[in-house]
Formats: sequence, C-alpha cells, structure tokens
Amino acid sequence: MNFRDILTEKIKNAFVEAGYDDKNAYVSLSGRPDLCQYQCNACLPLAKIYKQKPMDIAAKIADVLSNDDAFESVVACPPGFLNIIVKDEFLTSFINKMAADDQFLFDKIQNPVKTIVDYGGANVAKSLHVGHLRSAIIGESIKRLLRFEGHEVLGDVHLGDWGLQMGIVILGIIEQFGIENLQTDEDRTKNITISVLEKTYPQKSAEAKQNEDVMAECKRITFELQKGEGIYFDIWQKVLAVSVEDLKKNYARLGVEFDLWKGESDTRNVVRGMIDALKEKGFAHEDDGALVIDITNEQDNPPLPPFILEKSDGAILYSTTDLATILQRCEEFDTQRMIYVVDNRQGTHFKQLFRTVAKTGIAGKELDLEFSGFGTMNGKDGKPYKTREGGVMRLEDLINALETEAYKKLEDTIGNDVSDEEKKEIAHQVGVGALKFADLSNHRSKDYNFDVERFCSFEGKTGPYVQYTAVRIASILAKCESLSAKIDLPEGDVQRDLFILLTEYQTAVKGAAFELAPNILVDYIYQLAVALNKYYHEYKVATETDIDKKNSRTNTLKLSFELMKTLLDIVGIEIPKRM
RNA sequence: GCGCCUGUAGCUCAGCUGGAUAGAGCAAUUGCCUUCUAAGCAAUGGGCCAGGAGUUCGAAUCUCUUCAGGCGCGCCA
Repeated sequence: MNFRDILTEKIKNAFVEAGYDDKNAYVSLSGRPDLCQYQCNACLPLAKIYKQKPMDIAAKIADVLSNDDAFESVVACPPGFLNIIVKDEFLTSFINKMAADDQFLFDKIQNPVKTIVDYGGANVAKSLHVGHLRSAIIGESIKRLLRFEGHEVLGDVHLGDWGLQMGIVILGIIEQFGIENLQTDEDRTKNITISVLEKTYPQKSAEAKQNEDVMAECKRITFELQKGEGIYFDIWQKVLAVSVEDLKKNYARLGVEFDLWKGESDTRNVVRGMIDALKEKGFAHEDDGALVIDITNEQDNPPLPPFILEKSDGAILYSTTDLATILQRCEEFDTQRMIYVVDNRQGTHFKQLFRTVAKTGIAGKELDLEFSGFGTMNGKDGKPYKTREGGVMRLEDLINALETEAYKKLEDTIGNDVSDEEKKEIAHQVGVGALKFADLSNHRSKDYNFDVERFCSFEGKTGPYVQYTAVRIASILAKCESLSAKIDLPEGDVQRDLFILLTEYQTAVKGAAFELAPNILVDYIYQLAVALNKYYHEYKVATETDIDKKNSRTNTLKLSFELMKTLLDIVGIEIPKRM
C-alpha cells in the first residue's frame, strides 16, 4: 500500500471517530516543509457544514490522533490546517519494506484492462521527422505506464499506408522509372529504395497541390490501389516493405517498440462489409456524391461534420480505415480501451470517429476510446519547426546532432581507457535520454518550443543530469558491499526528506497513468535525482568507517537506484555504465 | 464567423479536482575539485500568475468578460 494512503486512512478514521464526514480528509504533502511533512485541509470546508470553528474541528482530530504511534505530531494550525509529522520509526519501517519488495510495494491494478495505444503516426514513404517524435516518445511512455500498473497493453504503430499519399508516391515512382521498369519484383527491388521514397513524396505532393490534373491522377491510382490487386498494388507492397524496414530501424534507435505493425491497409478486407452493414442499417447515406454518416447533434456548435466513409471518387480514406480498425481490434484482441496519441489538430477527426462508434453501436460493446492529443513542436520563433535551410528536420538528423554533442562532452570528461565503441554507446544513451526527457517534461497537450542548443546543453533539469546521478550512485554501490538489508533511522533532514520522497513514487506513477501525462512522472524522477545528489554529497558512503552507517547508507542508495532504474525505464531512458 | 487551446521570472516550462510564503532549469552574481565522477553541490537577486469583474473564510487554479497568440471548422492525415 502507498505510504500516503496509509496516512490518509488513519486521518479518515480520526474524522469518523470524532463524528465528522471523512470525504475530503486526505493527506497531501506539506506546502510548508518548514512547519510539517504532511497536511490535511479538510477541517476548513467542514466548518460550514457543522457550524463549528475550523480550529475546533482540527483540534479534535489532532486530539484523536495524539496516541497514534505513526505520528510524531499532529497539530491544529490557524485557520484550520492539520500539520502532520510522522515518526521516523514509522517512515523507516515503510522504507525497509519497500526495499525488501522487488515491486517497491506497488499496488497493481485489480482489474486489468485490455488496452491498445495507437501512437506511431508514421506514414509509409515519408521519413520520420521531428513531428513524429512526440507521438513516439509520449505513446511509448503511456504504454509502459499502463503496463506497469498491470494492464494488458499493446502498442500499435498504425501506419498511414492506404490513403491518398500512396497514390502520390506511386505516381511519382512510375514517372521516375517508367511503368515498364516496375513489372517484376526484381525491378521493383532495384528501383524502389528508401532514398528514392524520401525524395519522391515531397516533390510529387507539392506538384499535386499545384496541379489539378496530377492530383486527379493520384486519386485515381489511390482508388485502383484500394482494389487490392494489380500493378499499383505490387508497387505499393514494395514501398511498404522498404518503408517499414527503415521505420523499424529508426524507432529502434529511439528505443520505441511496437507490438503491432498494423496499418490502414490491414482493414482492406473488412471495409467493404462494414460499409454495406452501415448502409443496410440506415446509418450511411449519400451526400454530395460521398457516402457519409450524420453524427452531429443539437449541442454541437459548430455542427460536427459528417463522417465520411467513401469519397465521391469511390476511394476510402483514413476515417473509414480508422473505424474498421476499431472493429478489428475488438474482434482480434477483445480490446476494451483504445488510446490515440495523436497531434491535437486531429481532435475533430477523433471526435467524429468516437461519435460514429457510439451512434452506430458498431463495436457491439462498451468501448473506452480516448484521444490523448499532443501539442505541436515549434522552433525558437514559435512557428512550426524548420531547419536552417527551411526544410523539415528529419528525426535521424536530430538524433545524430544530440549524439555528436554528447560524444564531444565525453571526450572532455571521460578517461582514455574507454573504447570508442563504448563512448558511442554512451553518447547514444545520453543523446536520446536528453531528447526524451526534454520532450516528456513538458505537458503532453501543450505546444512546445524546440531548441537544439538547449537540448544539447545537458545541464540542469535534463535527462543527462538524471542519468549522471544514477551513474554516480551505481559507481558508489560498486565500491560498497551491503552486509545486511537493514536501513536505519534517518541520520538527518537530507536523508529524511529522501525517505519521504521515495515513498511518493507511487503517487507519481498513478497520477501520470491516470492523466496519461508522463511529465508528472518525469518531474518526480527529477526531484528524486536532486534529492539523491544532495544525499550522496552530504553523506559519504564508500569512505565511511562506521560499519552500521555505511551499511544503512549503501542500502538507501541501493533502493534509490533500483527505483530510479525502474522509473526511468517507464519513460524509456537508459542508464549508461559510466559518464 | 463559430469552436477548441494557450498566456506564470529576461528565456524555456511545472503547478490548475481552490488552501499557508507561486516552483524548477537556463541566463546573471558568488562560494566549493588533496576524501565515493564539477554533466555536480551550496547561495543571491529576479513575479500585480496577460487586464478587469465575480464566487469563496481563501483564487495562478472555478465563473463571466476584454486583450494577445495558436489551432480546427466535409471528401488530406
């Protein structure tokens, strides 16, 4: 059980015993650490209900708790706060139990929910750019958070591989090589490479936007492709294979792993049946040449646009495949909850999608569909991020920049006994760690300013700071042997504060999971790193001559390190062997 | 036009189920490497929480409003 929950339970009992409602009687960390460790504010609102002075109520509660051996003191403070200090013995006993448990006494969820986190956002034939970074990092972290809580979670990259962009790319390829040079698998393997794809889409897409005829041809090819056979389909298969291989490489570099590499195209065999069923049930009808479902209601202002199943040219689009994907997931995995980690700007689309599911009852059961939107990544000027040359920055280049910077730093600080290979490995861990930490420390839904120079500084509240702290602790632990598992009462304020903070981890994890907001956890990790830096600065461990003190300190660091490692793993940050 | 989001230190951001003195990092100034790694530690300065009104014992947090910025409003994703 969570430490603060234990305290809350005691406080609640006291409220009941004193004859008051315990609804708001929860314990929070003190906002005035100079006065107390924890506080409870419930007496203030109770004053009105019971027509008593808040201080009188607080005094009664304090009195009830005066004999509880968990508390050093519970004091009523004007205008009616309860200021709480716990006994060192009580706190330390909890810390020892935490250290003895390989799950740190985490309360796993009782009813695991079958969940899919949809977070890739990657498009076939387009290289990953900084815009994909947020989805990947945030989504991966949400997946791991929920998994840590005990849910059954799958991550799905959900590739954009069946829409208009495919028509655009295919046309671009045909024009480059000639359709006669794309007939055999051998030809296609020779011509369709990742570097070709990277150039083709931006060029052709720009052209299609300018030229109506080109666009019409792209749309026609898309429509033909969606029949699932023929030369366009053959080309598409190769494009998909080449793309996925490249994407896997890039995601792996970020430490992002998907359980499912599904895409829009995977719905191609069920889309027809779904559309027919929706027509039959009278939900879908024709409008302006397109097949749509009306989903708006009177409360919507402005009215919600209709949900489009088929464009007027007969082709389907992402809304169609997204809907079909929901059905497929229910059927294949019996999914109960789906979380979409997607750019905020797609909010309306998902509102439409969820409304469609609710209105048509197409899933056949209650489904928890959530849009977990994230903000746009902007440059220093607050406008969408561009490279110096004005182009979109590729994710690969960004990671390279950070790794190079980390490598430079290593050359200055680390000894010559470290091999170049190891230096590169560390530079990679530090670079990616910096990137993830920086991204995750901002609130998910807010836009944020992307600044390579700031990311590369590696000082202060950054990933490398946290990694460095962990590395230092590991280095101390390597010099110390723990004789017994015992952790003694705190030797002073710094250690006591650390103990209290250690007990807070569960609140951070649960909060982050509940809000789908990894920044809550990242912030906790940072606080823990700060507390640990203070701790090992103030208390020497390896050089301590008092055996008992040394042992207790070692175990304190051991618990801290293990916890840090576990939490860093949730946010996808690795701890290097040395720094 | 309608809707959604944002506005907190010079800069980048936390805090937003209302609680005591609004927190970090960067930047600035100052100490600390003969004892476990200075990517560190300790300290100082810096705020009418965009403006106004309201609700409340109590507001950065809730409500209304003004201003500023971003985004979205049917066949792109």
